[in-house]
Amino acid sequence: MVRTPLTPWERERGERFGALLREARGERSMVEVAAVAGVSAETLRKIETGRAPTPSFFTIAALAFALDLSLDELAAACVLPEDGAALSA
Amino acid sequence: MVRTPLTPWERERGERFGALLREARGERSMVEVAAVAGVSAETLRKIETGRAPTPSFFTIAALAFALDLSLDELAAACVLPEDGAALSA
DNA sequence: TCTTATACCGGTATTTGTATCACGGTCGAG
DNA sequence: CTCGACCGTGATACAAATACCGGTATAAGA
Repeated sequence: MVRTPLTPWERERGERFGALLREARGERSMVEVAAVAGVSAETLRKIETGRAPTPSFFTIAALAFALDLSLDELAAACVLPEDGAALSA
Repeated sequence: MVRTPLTPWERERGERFGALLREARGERSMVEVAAVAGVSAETLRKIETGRAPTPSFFTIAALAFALDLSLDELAAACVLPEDGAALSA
């Protein structure tokens, strides 16, 4: 294997990540936010549902901008669970 | 075409992005930083050289963590140039 | 009822990210 | 000079991200 087929943990992280985005979207429609972010609605849906667990940085940056989210907080919210325990001292 | 082959602008943005990372890396070696971030050195190199203009969010998050960078600042530094003028009010 | 809008889902096509392999360059030691 | 170690690089292989298409379900309104 050459690419590390995405561990289950990464997929779970993707789901949590998507949930955060969905929460932040609130009332607004997918099409609305996707258009503002400059991505397709399908892509946004896949990210929100966790079917695209590791989206590109700039895609997320655009979405975060469209949703008025902090990338740092977003990342922290997904890394906190158990990764921090392993990495940090 | 279904995937939008990355516009020249996106590639330039990738180069700027990579340059920022390389600058932030400073004295440290690629292998060092890559190991801390949990990615392969080759991947880091591609990102720094701009050959991977749109890396995954979590890869960047890990690198930013390894380099003590702010994701928000990182994103802002790459979006500022001319994109901000078009998007922001 | 019918239409419209939104969200979800499956499949498909293309491009890209990431990792491994193998090579060349540099530096210090022997 | 040869060896080993480290760094950076190019080529290659595979998995995934993004986008488009069609179809389905639900809810609101005419």
